[in-house]
Amino acid sequence: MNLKELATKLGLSPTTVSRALNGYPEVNETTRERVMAAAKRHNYHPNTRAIRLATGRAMAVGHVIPIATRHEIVNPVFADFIAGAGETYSRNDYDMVLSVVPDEDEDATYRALKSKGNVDGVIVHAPRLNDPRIPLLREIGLPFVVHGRATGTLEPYCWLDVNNRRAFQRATEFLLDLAHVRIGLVNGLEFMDFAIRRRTGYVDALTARGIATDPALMASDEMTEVSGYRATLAMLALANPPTAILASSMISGMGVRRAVEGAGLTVGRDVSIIIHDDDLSYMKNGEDVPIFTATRSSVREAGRLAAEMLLAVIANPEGGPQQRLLEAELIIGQSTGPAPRG
Amino acid sequence: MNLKELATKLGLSPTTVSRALNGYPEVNETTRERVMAAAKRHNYHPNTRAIRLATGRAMAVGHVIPIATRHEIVNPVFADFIAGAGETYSRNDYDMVLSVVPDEDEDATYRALKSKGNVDGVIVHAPRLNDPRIPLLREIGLPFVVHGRATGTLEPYCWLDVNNRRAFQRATEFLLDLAHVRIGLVNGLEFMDFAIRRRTGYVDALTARGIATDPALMASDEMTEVSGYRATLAMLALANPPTAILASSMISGMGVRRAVEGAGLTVGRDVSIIIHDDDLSYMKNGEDVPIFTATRSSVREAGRLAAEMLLAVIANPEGGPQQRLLEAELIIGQSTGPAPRG
DNA sequence: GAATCAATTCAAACCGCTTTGGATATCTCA
DNA sequence: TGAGATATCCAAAGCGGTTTGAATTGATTC
Repeated sequence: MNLKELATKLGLSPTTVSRALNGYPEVNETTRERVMAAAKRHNYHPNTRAIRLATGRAMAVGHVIPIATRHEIVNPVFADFIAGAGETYSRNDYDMVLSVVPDEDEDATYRALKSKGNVDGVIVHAPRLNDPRIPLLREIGLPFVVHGRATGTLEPYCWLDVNNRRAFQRATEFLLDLAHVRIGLVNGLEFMDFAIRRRTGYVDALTARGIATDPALMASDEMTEVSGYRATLAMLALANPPTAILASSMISGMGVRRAVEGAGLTVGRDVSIIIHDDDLSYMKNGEDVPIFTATRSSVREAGRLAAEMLLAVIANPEGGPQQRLLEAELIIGQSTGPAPRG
Repeated sequence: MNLKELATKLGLSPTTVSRALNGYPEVNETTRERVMAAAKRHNYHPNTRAIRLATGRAMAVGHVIPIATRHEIVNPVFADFIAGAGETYSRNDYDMVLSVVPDEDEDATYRALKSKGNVDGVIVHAPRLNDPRIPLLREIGLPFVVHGRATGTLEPYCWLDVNNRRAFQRATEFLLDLAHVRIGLVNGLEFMDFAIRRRTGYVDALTARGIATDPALMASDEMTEVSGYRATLAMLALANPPTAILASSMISGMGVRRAVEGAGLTVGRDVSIIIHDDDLSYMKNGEDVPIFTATRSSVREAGRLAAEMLLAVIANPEGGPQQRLLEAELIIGQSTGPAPRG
């Protein structure tokens, strides 16, 4: 059942039927009702492919996911972000198209997405220092919103980010207030922008209290359980081990905990742990009482909001770049306590 | 730059240019080369929207992800499957479209996907007992491949699954061989097909050795860290606690481990643990030496293969339903050992 | 040399919708 | 009463490709 058939059945022209269904004013209300009823009765759904060609809009948003070299992005955080963004798209009748491509094809993928007209815009994931995707997308004229920011990029662009610096600064201050002095940082890869900012927050807080940073207490690696485990093992083996550790994610935090407990120490008493909690839907930080003290910010909500921002930009490309900084909340769980007396 | 412009520039008809680019035989090789060169030079990419309308194919595959009520699916395993499937799509110039919709809209989403022509086929995720999506998709005539199987569904359909029953049967036998008798099962939700099969494998292995199953040793819940933790706590509190536990995933296995260690017991000595390892790219079960003894099967590879199967079905819908059963390997890690002497 | 055939190329229809530019009928108000 | 509005509807021209059916050319066959 297509438009022409429906029109014939109604004794109307395709023009009128199309207008009736799309809510244009130049159609008699009686006629419109008749058309609507017939459309429902015959289960008519306009063909998306035809609409797209006719309107010149893709009604779709792209997410490009590089693989192979750096698989950081295929992670649980990403999944939740996607789910959040997807909710927004569904509500607005947009499609979400995911492109999983080898690292080296990333540029070509963006260009193809634009020139073949598959999408109206894209979300940029996991921005790095001086991320090359931002100038690229600007150059080819594909609307985009960055989830995060790219330190080093000067020209303005659309982004939505969590205040990672401030979150880790507050977490560090919280530990300092509990009299911790030796505080370790188990960070993500520090070419990722969020990791850079978290480190800055951590360093700033220490410096403000006149505490020198110690390279031996600052690890940086992918946010896996194993790497959290190993980084912690190394720190605990120091002559002057930390009494508190900041971990970049729930998962690496679990590795930190395993190392602490494996060393015969007790979390929250011998060693305090604070994690960043993305509030993942399948990996809650406890239920009523949080397991970990954490800086929390829902990445799913971030996905929803970033998608909304992108749709707004697509609808009004001349509106100037939007920006939005979300604050993380500091929630107190069972993994922190006063520093043990030396 | 579109086809017509390119044709004009070449002094050819759109017909010939189209054919030259698409490799049709009825075009002079000299001409073809001229066209190819010009296309490259002018950076011509045919408009996807036009191709889709003209050919009547969507060149896209759908993945419908229900949310809200049951968020089991927004999980790390899903992310890796998607990544694998996405690789296949990219290689074949197909788009992957994800629809994140409220549970109650799932049916409507499939129908709309079909009647609006957004996709050529779909992958069905996380099948349940008597999954209603299978008859629905058959009814509306949308090609599909199920990742997993649906116990209770009689008519044949396309699926790709891991031999979950056999995997858990082997894992249980392995523990029995180590003289364990009290073996706990921390399973996923048992309306999910894979969980049903795993349980069957576990029960079969016990029964074959004449060991009665004990409901107190069989837990079923979402596969989160917390639920693995709690289920284990409960089992360890029994008068006759298990000396070994089978966990349905890496994540719940981490909860199991936390409970075991929290009880002052040693993994691999006091309590053995076997998990199912989906070989997630960001959550490796150790590096050289596996942390957990595990039944392993790469879900990412499953994604690749399921996508290939679906593309084959789309290309040849009359080919009859394909099926494929992957075997999991049993890999020995550091979390198992002989049963402690009672 | 006419008929046949293969190799190339093209004009035009088509995919299913949107949208422009009338056309027609009905009103409105001087 | 008649010109200008207004309301309603439609024919036709896109959108940018693919594909059918036919035309043209040159070579081959008899």
